[in-house]
This record gives sequence, C-alpha cells and structure tokens, in this order.
Amino acid sequence: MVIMTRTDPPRDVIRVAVSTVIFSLRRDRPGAPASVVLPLVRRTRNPHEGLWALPGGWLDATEQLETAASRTLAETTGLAPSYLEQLYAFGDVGRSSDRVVSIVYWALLREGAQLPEDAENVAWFDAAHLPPLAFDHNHIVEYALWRLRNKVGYSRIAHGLLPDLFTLADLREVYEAILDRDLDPANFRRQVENSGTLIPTDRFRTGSHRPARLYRYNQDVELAERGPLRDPSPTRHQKAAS
Amino acid sequence: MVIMTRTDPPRDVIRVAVSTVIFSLRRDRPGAPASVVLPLVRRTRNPHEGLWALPGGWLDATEQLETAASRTLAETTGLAPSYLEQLYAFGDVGRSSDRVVSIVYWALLREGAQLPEDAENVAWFDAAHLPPLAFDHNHIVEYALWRLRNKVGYSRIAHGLLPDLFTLADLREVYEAILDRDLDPANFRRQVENSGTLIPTDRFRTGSHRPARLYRYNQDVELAERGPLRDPSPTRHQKAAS
DNA sequence: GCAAAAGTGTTCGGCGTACACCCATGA
DNA sequence: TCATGGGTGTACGCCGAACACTTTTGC
Repeated sequence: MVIMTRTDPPRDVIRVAVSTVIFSLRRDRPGAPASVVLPLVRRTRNPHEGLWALPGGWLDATEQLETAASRTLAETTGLAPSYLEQLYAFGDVGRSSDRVVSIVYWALLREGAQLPEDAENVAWFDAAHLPPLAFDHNHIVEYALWRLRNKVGYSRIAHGLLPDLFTLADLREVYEAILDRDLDPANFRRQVENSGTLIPTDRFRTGSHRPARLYRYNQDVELAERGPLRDPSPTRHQKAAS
Repeated sequence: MVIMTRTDPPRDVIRVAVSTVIFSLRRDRPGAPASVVLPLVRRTRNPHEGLWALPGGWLDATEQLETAASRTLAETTGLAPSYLEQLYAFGDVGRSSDRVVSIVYWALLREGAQLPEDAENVAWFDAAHLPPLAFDHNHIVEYALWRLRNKVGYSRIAHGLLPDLFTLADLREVYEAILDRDLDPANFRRQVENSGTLIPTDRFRTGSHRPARLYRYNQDVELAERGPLRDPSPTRHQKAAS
C-alpha cells in the first residue's frame, strides 16, 4: 500500500502515477455562452495539501494505463468519458519531492455532466481562470487545452462534448467555446454537413424562433486519432482478410 | 517461466524505461533515391535475446526523461539528434514479462550519420522493411513513422534530416522519401520559398547540369512543436502569483 | 408586423495541383 | 547540340471567409 512506502522511498525508486485532464462544457444559464470547465480535487495529504490538483493516483502494477485513467475519472466524476486519449508523460526530476513519472490522459465529458451528490473535495473550474494548482498541474492543463484547441481544428472531437441529439448551433457553440472566437453560422453549417459525420433526424428543437433540426453523431466515424493503434487483434480489415 | 539473473522484482514494482526511435536517411549510392532508416540494437540478454530492438534503457531516478533519451542515442550512434520529441508512453500489462512502462522518444539525425567504428550489435535498418523486433517495438516504430509522416505535412521537421547546406532538390527528396510519393519540383519550390524558413546562400552545388543554389535553414524558426512548453520552472502565471 | 435564429446563395481570394516553358551547365 | 535538372509562368479547381438574402417561428 502507498502509505507504507511513504516513510522512506529509496533514492532509486521511480513511481508511476496516472492523472487525467477532464474537459466538459458549462453554461451559467440555458442560452448563455458555454465555457470549458474541468473537475479538480483538493489535496488532503502532505505535498501541496489544500491545493487543487488533477484527479489521479498511483498506477497499479496489474492495471492498464488507460484503465487507470478511466478509474480516476469514474472515482471523481462518476461518469464515463466520451473520449479518452493519452496526453503526455511528465517526468521532470524537480516536479515532485520524490521521483514521479505521471502518465497524463485527457478526456471529454458530454455537456451537462453532474458530479455525484456525495462528492467531497471535488469541484468544477473554468479552464481559462484556474487558481495555482499543485505540482506542475497548471502547466499540464495549459498543454491539454492547447491540444484540445488544436485537435478541434482537424478532427470531429467537438462531438464528444455534446449529448446524443444536438442542433448545429449547439455544435457551433462548442467550437466557439473552445476556440474562443465567433464562427459564421452559414459557413459552419456547410463544413460539417460536408464532413459526413452528422446524421440529420426528423426531430426539431422548438422553443424560440424558428425550430432547429436535431442531428445525431455518425458512430461509424471515429472522433479522432487517439494514438497508436489500439487492440492489435481483430480489426475490420483483418477480419475481412481471414 | 522467465529466468531472471537479477533477483526477482516484487510483483507490485513498476519499472520505467526510455527508448528512442531514431530516423535518418540513407542512399545506396549518391544520387539514388533516399530511404528512411533507423538504428536498432541486438538484445544480448534474456527477454527476446538475439532479437533486434529499439535503443533504450532504464530511467535513472535522477535523470530527466529527455536526457535519458539523448543518452541512449549517444551510446548507440555517438551523435546528437537534430530533433527530439516524446512519442508516447507504452505501458500495457502484457508487453513485457514484468511490468515496464516505456517512455518512447523519437529523433532525427542529419543525413550521412555514421555509426561509431566500434559499434557492436548495432545496425541500420530500412524503416519500411523491418524484421520482427523484440517486445512491441514493431508497433512502436509504425506509430513513430505515422507521426513522422503526419508532422512532415504541417511543420518544417524535414530540415532535421539534412545537413547545414542543401539544395531544394535535397529537401524535396526528403519529403519524397518520407511520404513515399513524388512531388512537383516547381510547386515544391514555391511552397518552401513562401514558408520563410529557408535562407538562400550565394553558393551553388555544381557537378551535374545546371548548378543548384544552396540554402541554409532559418534557425529562428522552430522545426516543430515538440510538446508541452519546455522549462516549466517559472511560468508567467506563477511568477505573477508569487 | 417585428425580431431573431435557421437555413440558402453568391462572390472573392488564397493555395495546392498540373503542366508548359525557359535557363544553364556537362558531356 | 543535346540531355537533364534548375527555375519561372500560368491556368484551373477547391475551399474557407464574408456577406446578402430568404424562411420560419415566438411574441
């Protein structure tokens, strides 16, 4: 157990942690512009006690990296991510008092995710206005935001922040919140329509002005490249060849 | 069962390794088309003994990740890379007999790099035709190649494979070797000229037909984004807060 | 009817591609 | 003078940006 080794980790021991930067969207009130938020946990133990930090924990020797990331996510938010990707391995000598290599993941949650009722020491923060965090976590979040903004430009990642049914305005507002600038509704419509990732439904969202058509995400299309090919066993291509 | 010459590591111990995929270019003879090559080392110890593997080693507890990558590179090739970037952290439970998390880097060497005379158990391999490698190293090289091909499309990374002075044809051949397709010399010229990354010199390469102007790389421009902003010590935000 | 968002049409400029063409050198 | 690669000019097509315009609802 962890507490045991805490007394005196030998000088040559390197420990492996897994943390996750979890992005979601929140609006102050319905109709208000959305902003990017992420959950942080308050540290209750020795290094940086009292500061907010990324959710994470020690990697178990029998646990896959991605499983560890999902676990920390479930433990803090109680929800499953719509997207999960490795971000970077942070391992600078000076980033903690003893030597820790953190494999950091980043994840997306669909808009409207709620923290469990009994969540203690967990809270949502506006990604653009973070307090000083524990360790190098400000640095890590900045990099995750950079990756998010980057990836939104060449992938369909933004869908990971939306519920199953959404309007084109919903989707556009996701892009606007991430990129922090306004987009032309007319051009935006054509771009996503031509991308082949949206399935129009017969349903409309009513309530204000002209009703907007609801769309569904085309599950056949991957949200984005998530890193090295997963599961080298049976892909569609290999199945067809056999 | 695996025979360990060392005392068996406890079941809950996770060890951290650093490996590097090092790309360079080689031509069978001057003027011949270039191909992407990488150095591999033959394993002389127990797991996968005799198989070729990526150069690497255990991370020292007092050693920065990137330093460890550079060290393995120097130990095998005796040369300094022109580019070095973290690729991915591979940590699947089944990838080794005991639990190893490998922080893998990828690097570029300028064309013409020579292995040291006394190099034993090290050899260059054509990246497109690798034998079965130790562990998941075939998988890792494939991913590094994907990243290389990708990055060549939106960054100036290809310069990292060339010497200080080069012709536009040299540079074009780098792209052609990486992308494995021919490029229009006329259009290629305009694209790189407009990118502002090349400094024309007054020198020409003579020897065959019309002499070609030699160019130099503009050092003011970074080859590419290499990951999280380096030097995490004093960020603007933390300075202001203190 | 009016405001406002949904949705369509049109124009313009940049940029990548294709390709014709001229230039300079070695043999 | 010819072959060959260096280097220039030009036309086409696509796509993103800008923006005018029509449609459909709530009030």
